[in-house]
Amino acid sequence: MNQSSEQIKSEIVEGLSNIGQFWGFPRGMGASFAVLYLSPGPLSLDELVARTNLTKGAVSTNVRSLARLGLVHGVSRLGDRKDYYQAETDFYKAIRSILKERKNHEFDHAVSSVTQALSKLEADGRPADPEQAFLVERLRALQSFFDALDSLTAAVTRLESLGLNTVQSVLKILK
Amino acid sequence: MNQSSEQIKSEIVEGLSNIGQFWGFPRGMGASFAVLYLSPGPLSLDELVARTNLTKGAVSTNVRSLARLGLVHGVSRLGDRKDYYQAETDFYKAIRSILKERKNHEFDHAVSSVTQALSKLEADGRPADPEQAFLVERLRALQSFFDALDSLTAAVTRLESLGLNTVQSVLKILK
DNA sequence: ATGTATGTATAGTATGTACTAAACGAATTA
DNA sequence: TAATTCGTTTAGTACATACTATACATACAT
Repeated sequence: MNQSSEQIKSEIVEGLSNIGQFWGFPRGMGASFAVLYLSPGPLSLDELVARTNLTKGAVSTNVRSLARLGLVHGVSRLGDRKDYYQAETDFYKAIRSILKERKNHEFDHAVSSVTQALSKLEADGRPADPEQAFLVERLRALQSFFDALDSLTAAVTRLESLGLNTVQSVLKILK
Repeated sequence: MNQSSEQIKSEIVEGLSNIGQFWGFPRGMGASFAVLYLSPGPLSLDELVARTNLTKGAVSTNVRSLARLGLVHGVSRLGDRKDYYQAETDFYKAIRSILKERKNHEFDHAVSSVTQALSKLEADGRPADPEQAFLVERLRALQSFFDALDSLTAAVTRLESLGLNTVQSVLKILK
């Protein structure tokens, strides 16, 4: 592998790290994924350590996070104690699993707090207080927005194949 | 405004702050937006300070960031030096402007670095090196993924109305 | 012009977090 | 059992950043 290829690789690694960081993932996680993605075969933890310039501990946690997100998969070789990892190459699949993983945190909590607030406010019939009526109105709008987002992500994660076809037909709708 | 309404409001404020933080925005930014969103009329900076328990400087910068993103709008009242702010209530519009704002950063940089890398690699005809051929293949896949994302966000931001209708027709495609 | 009200910019602080270094555990081999 | 290899865990560190406190700038008022 000549030098310019190595240069190119590190540029890509850096770029993906930045994107990852931008979307709230640790830099090292992006770097680990990028290295795996640009590698023809699975890599061991030590190989990742060598190519990312991170310590073993860092790579270990990063790679496990990636696996939890479905962005990398562990492969085991018979007669070899080492764990090997390879990148998921289907980005749409990866996006789906990230969505699935991310949805169940702050978002759901906020959704339920809005729902609870609404049912509490609507419990005492028609509110005489106009400001309270306003609050109900805003909360309803918030709720329907959350609902839309929810069914959107649900639909996406439910799809078994989110390939170019689906993406392109969506694009057609969006003119 | 009775006590339970105030309680409800602060819960929502906290919830939206958390969501905001989760997506990479400062907590105070989420809080400022939430306070504005739950207020019937525009609020001055000092009113925001009072209701967010932040300092004037923090609210000032947060609110300006929100305005830059299109999530709040400043309104000026004649004969009043104060600046007033109100929340954008069309969330889809807000998402569009966030997308538009966010796109032009790390993402575009990574895209162009991939493009440059590819043209550099493809410059010298068919590569004899099989590993280099593999690299080209992976970079091409990356590029087409970026392209899809790019046209998707472009389509979304180009839409003047991203209402329930559009969302629902998209949902229909996604079965 | 002097003082007051309002928003912004700057310096310092605090907090969260991703990383390093090193100890630990578990599994394999000698 | 001891030694080695591999992955994980933990304590500490470095760094980014969002905030506070305060000084500053500008516009209006008296």
